[in-house]
Amino acid sequence: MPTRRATIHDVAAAAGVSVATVSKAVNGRYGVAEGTAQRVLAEVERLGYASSLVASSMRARQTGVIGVLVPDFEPFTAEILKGVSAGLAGSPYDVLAYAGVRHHASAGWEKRSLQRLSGTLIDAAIMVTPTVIAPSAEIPIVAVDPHTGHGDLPTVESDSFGGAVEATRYLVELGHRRIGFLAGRPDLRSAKLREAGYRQALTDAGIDFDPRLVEVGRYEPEAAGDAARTLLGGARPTAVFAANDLSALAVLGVAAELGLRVPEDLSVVGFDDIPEASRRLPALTTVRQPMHRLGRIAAELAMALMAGETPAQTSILLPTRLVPRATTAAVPAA
Amino acid sequence: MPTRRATIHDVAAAAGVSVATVSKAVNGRYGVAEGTAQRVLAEVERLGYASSLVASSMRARQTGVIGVLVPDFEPFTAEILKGVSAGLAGSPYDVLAYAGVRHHASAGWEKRSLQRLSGTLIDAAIMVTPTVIAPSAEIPIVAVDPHTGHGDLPTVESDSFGGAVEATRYLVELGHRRIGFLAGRPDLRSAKLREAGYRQALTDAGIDFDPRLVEVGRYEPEAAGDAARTLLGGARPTAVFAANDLSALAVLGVAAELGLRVPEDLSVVGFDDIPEASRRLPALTTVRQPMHRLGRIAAELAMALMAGETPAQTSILLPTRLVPRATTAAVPAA
DNA sequence: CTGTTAGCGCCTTCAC
DNA sequence: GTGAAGGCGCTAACAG
Repeated sequence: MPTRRATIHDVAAAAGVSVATVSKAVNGRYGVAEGTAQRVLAEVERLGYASSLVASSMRARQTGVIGVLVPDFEPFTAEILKGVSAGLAGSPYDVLAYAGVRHHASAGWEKRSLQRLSGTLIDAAIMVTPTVIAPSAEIPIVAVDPHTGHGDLPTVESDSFGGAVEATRYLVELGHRRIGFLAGRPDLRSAKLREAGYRQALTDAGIDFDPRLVEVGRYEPEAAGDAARTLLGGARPTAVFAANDLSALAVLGVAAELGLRVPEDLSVVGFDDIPEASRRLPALTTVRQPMHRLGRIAAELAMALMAGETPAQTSILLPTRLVPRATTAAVPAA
Repeated sequence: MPTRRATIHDVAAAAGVSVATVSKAVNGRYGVAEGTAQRVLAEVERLGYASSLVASSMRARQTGVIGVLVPDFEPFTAEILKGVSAGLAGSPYDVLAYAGVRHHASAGWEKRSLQRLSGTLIDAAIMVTPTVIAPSAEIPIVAVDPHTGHGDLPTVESDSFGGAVEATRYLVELGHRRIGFLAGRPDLRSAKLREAGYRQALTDAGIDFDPRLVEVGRYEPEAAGDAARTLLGGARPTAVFAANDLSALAVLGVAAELGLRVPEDLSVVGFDDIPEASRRLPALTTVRQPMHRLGRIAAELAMALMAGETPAQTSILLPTRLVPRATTAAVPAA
């Protein structure tokens, strides 16, 4: 029992032919005698040979692998990944997801990751929440929920502005007037749009914007917790709209610390609808972002691009939907 | 603006040195003059160069990348992936997840995937729900929830037997006597253990095992639906324990088709606690498998193995826990 | 300290 | 129909 993995040489030696012949037989190229091919394939089976993705990608133009580049595997990206996988079902493509954890703190992780894999390991790339993008002409690239204005890149994202308007309006309809906002990272597109939607809904309702009701949580659990403490510390709002679910969960944590009952004393709305939002008790009211569809459509877009098509729609905006659950209620009687 | 990605040659030419020097400078090897290194690094920055993972992995022994091989990206594997990512946080390892979608129907997908990546693209592999395993001596391998008896492979899995006993006993305590079982794939270890747990709990309760109350759903939504139809068609049970959540969701779908109310007419319990289980209404009562921890511990085990340690514990069994939700109730008065 | 040499495993010409 | 040779981008030895 060989402990080393079989290479094309092993197969060639076992079948008594040259490596070139093995390569042709395996890839079904023209110019190999029927009998020879049979013999080679039998050895391939026996030795458990499969061409090294690494080696073949250095020579071959195509690998049949689509890359999904993410900053990290967390709830949001995991949902996208499931969608991509579903979109590729039945296609001849494998999926390779790469999280450049080592550098994802530094800006430009996506450029590094892309550069590392792009040497033809993958035939196309789907980048999730990229911040800066150098459109490489090498392979098709699709951006999902880009953090900056999507340059010329085909993009799939959901309606942050509309979702934020809907969430805020819902709180207004519940009678809330003092509605806090826990903002995301000021440099991110989605964060800015959600804040804009919040302000728009306030304006629509004739409520003056109060800067003291806005704190920045940067989409990070810890920073969000600090921001929430500030927000809930003084003359606190009766409701908080958080720019994403992770931040909303932080708000709930702080509320518990402070002995505030949710939703009796405080209503909370998030954004994304990550699995953790519905799993906890009370379940989080949030704006559902169709993460699964985001991934699926990105996969379809990538396949179209690879096929050389030029889709009319290369900038796709998917609708969001408010999912009322248990963390929101009418404003307590004053 | 160069449209082609920069290679080490481009950097070398730009900096006026040889490719070897660039390689050394980039990798911080000993033996490069300070000034030269500075100049090279400046060019690296300017050209946006990053070494090709593909090319370097062909020469170098280590890549700093841990591979997670999954049959597909679905709820279970996505949770594992999040756990692995968490376990690797702060470590110097990147994560590469690979779904051999093209062949995951065929047995031995894991062998193929491993063979393809193992040419040193990854320093260690975590295989999720592998069926057959050829222990390669090349890199450390950890199995998560293996489908067959774990050979000599380091393994992390959860207590299928105990969880099944607990789930069934819970139904018994609710007064159910006619408890159906929707089985998984007969060839899989976890499936067998769950069935064994079901039967054990029946025996403990002094309830005779009735083969007519058992159908095989193979863990596939469609097959599970058919099995559920059979199960609920004739003299139906008052409760069904499904071998995993996907199957349980199929049971709920069929129950709805048949106009059965859950939990009033029928109680349903699943296994896994995938996000979809708690997201739906009524929320599914299920046995929670600590998927996140499964992944995290697998990552830690892999790192220990890579460090050359030989962990005392290489076969780890994590406890499961029943999560009562809204799909179970006391047996309806007859 | 720096450049040259020799492959890693595979696929693609191009002779034979 | 088959094999030998070259090279993808990179790094580890060894020379200079």
